[in-house]
Amino acid sequence: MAVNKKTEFTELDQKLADMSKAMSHPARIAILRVLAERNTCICGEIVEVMPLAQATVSQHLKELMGAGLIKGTIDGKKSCYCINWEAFKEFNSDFNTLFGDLQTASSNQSCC
Amino acid sequence: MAVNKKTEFTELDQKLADMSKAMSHPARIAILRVLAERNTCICGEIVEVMPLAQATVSQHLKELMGAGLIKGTIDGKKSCYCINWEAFKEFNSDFNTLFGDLQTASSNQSCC
DNA sequence: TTTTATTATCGTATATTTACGATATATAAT
DNA sequence: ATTATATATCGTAAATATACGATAATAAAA
Repeated sequence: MAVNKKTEFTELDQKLADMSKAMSHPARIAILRVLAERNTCICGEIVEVMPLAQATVSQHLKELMGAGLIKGTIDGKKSCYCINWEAFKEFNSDFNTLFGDLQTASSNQSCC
Repeated sequence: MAVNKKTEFTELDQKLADMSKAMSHPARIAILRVLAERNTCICGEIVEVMPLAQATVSQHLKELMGAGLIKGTIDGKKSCYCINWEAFKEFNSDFNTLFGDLQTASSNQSCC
């Protein structure tokens, strides 16, 4: 049991699900807000603002990296993260396409 | 350890995260597509189309219900599900607002 | 070179998710 | 009334996610 069946769905739906998963924790959305607010990329400043331990923030950053939503470079003693706008816009567009698909597929009326 | 810290974030970010979580499995996105495709609400037909057991599909439907993205009524022997368009449009709009917030907060340029 | 500061990773505990078979429940059909 | 069908729920196993302290790794500062 508990075998992974995710690969049995379309590439697009897997991609949408992966992006959604990256956004499925409020800490990660908050991190994106912090990254967007400051044009200069910070890192340790995120930890200060978050109600989470440094290790946990690092783990969330890693997930956002894995999904491609942020980029990072190690810059001396500090490391620098920022939003990957290309990936982000693609995500936004894929999502709006999904909404569009769903709405045009149906008559946009609920039957129950 | 592993205490739930999700409530320490803003209501909006929690809401966005919850909606994202509902969309974070390709099976659930596929279910939404099926529901949108057929104007008449089905249920067992979903199971036929999915590479998952009936119990698992039922579980995914419950999650979509919990997030408010779909509505359901028990209609005799069968039960009837359909997309909750009001909630869905709100989700779409909240998401686009987030994208907008992030983009206007920054100069929309990555520094790394 | 030693110390200090920043961040990543490891180990670990706990919580949650995913998946299914078995079973309960409830209606329709016979 | 009995049988068949549809769906939800229970129990459970395995996988993932969340969270943190401790520690490693790395570079700047002293």
